[in-house]
Amino acid sequence: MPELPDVEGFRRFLARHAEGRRIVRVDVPDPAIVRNRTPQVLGRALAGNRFGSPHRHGKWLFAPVGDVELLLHFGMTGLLSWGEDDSDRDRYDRVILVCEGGELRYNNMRRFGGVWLARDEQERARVTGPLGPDAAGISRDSFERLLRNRRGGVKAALMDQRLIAGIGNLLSDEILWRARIHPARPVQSLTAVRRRRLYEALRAAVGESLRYGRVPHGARWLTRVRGDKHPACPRCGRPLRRSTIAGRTACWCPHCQK
DNA sequence: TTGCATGTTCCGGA
DNA sequence: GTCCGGAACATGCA
Repeated sequence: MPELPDVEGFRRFLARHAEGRRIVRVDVPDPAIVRNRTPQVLGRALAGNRFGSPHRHGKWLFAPVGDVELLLHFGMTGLLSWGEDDSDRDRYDRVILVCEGGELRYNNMRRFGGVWLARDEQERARVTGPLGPDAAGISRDSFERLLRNRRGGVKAALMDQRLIAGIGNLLSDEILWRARIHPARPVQSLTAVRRRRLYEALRAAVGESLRYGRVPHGARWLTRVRGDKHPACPRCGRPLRRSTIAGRTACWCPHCQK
């Protein structure tokens, strides 16, 4: 589930439920999911302090608590949930931040991703590694600048978090379908007109997804049909193709995307 | 039983 | 150094 729009949804969720609340204690049913501290150290660092205002960069969620920060990455199956008490916990709740009046749960079936603690911005940067500008706010100029020196295929470029942060497999296919660009096309083969179209498609797809807090399944979205047995292009009705590009299963329309 | 899944990282080879 | 493919990680589902 989690690409940029999903993580933005989690950010809003955390803000709505937990911001301003004091953490009482931290339960860690799956100690290995806490990546850079022991559960005991994490608990001591958080307990007694209040959640601040959460922020997001790409697929990372940062939740300040007192004078430290909780870093959350959701991998492929992560999510947040909230409960009034511990009665309806899920077997995949890996870290539970028990607050006054309820508990915030980090749930992750497949255990990619995880939870980190950072004492300052340097530590945060060490954990996340280099990240490009967030896809939701990238300017036309910086987009052009980033593509200028980029080699390799365009889908790989869109998904590279060091180049642009937040775009994953589904969104990259959605953006390329909108821009009518083949996912394997080399970045350097894109004309100025196509680069502009790509930028507009990125802003539109990311912007619209953000409003929903997920990649929508609307009528004019590839996401709605890409899981079908014989998916058809929502634009021209011809059969879509699937194959591995940049290490992931790409879905595109051979008629629309050149 | 096998293959595949919205993510990241590491390794080897071109 | 760059880029790509493949494997690994962990788990469930069709």
